[in-house]
Amino acid sequence: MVTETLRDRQREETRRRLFEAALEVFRRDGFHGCRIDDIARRAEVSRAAFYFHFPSKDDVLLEFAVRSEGPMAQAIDALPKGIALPVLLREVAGQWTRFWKDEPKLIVDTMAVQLRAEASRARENRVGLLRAAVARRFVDAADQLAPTLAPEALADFFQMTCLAALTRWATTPTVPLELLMEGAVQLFLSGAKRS
Amino acid sequence: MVTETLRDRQREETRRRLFEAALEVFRRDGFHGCRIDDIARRAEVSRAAFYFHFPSKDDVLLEFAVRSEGPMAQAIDALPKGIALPVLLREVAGQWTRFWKDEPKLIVDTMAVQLRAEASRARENRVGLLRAAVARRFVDAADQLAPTLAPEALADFFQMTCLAALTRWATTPTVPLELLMEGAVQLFLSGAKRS
DNA sequence: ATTATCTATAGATCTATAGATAATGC
DNA sequence: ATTATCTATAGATCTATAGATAATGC
Repeated sequence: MVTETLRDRQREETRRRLFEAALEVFRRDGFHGCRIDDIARRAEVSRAAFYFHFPSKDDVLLEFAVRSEGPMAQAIDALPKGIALPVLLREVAGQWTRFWKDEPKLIVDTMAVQLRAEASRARENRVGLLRAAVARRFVDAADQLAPTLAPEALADFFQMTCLAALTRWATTPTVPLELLMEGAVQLFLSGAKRS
Repeated sequence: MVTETLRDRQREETRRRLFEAALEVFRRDGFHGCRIDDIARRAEVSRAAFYFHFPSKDDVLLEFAVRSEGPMAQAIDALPKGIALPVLLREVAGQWTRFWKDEPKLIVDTMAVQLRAEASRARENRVGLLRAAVARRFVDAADQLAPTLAPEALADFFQMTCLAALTRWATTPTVPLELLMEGAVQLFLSGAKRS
């Protein structure tokens, strides 16, 4: 039986306050512009308390990314087996869209941190939740995919195209995110060549 | 007439030494692990001299990226007008491959820095050299492209797919970079759907 | 004499850690 | 009494700047 003590609740409460204070400061001052001190002050704890809960500023963004990945990966895992490729792609693109359309300010920095995190995971043969979930699906749908590259590689290619849509929208939002994402799906399904 | 004084040559020499010392230290200790002091010591100047020449560690990697972009953008600009789409794509992919196949260690950190740089350029309506060159070519080849998205958006999508190939190769080099890049070209030309 | 480059150094910010406090489990 | 959480603080590293040195241009 897991009994949650008062101490546990206090720790989690402080951690949550720090996490949310950090995101608020990132949104306001930008990720690189802000100081740990601003975050700690806003959460009404000492600067050292921040370091008790997070190794660094980067890790806050990384946790933000990981939290976004959980529900996305779950939704993708929950899809019926043997699903058609277009449906799979639209679901993945839709998940990206739903999560990030309300956080344009944090997209680029989070993606930069995640790019590095995924690289250092790879060094120890580990993979992020979402990347793994999408890769599994692509392996599952291998019979619908061109055999030139491994399904896992194609999964990465598709995810990076979604990321292209996201960053383009975040920096120059001339076209709605939904349209860019549909473009990514189309490109993946039939290429970008005029037929 | 531009006369290069002794002072100019000395400054450029110090800057060059710092630049190369920085890259050596990045390769050896990793970009995030190393200290400015290590770089300055290796270049045999004071730490402050580093800051005289570069605003920060990030800017060294950014300059590395910018230097790589110059020749790549030039090569792409030099292609004959009205070139066929497959040739254009292979040339872009080939440029990425040629430059980065000798620098696997710096790929991910450089791309992370460049992602952020491109985002902050966009905020003032500017664009990086390579991104601009590729976008121009795509606009030029608009009649060969699907009309769903703007050619500039498709250019970004293609570049990000190249980046996916690069980072995948840099972290888990099971497949040669050339093959991954050819996969990126194929995907862009005809999609990833089994035909 | 003026200016550009670089050094020495002060001040800011980050990170590690010794110790205080209060919750926990015996 | 022991342990977990947090604070106060020391030490490391970064960043800004005053001043030294040597090249430049008059």
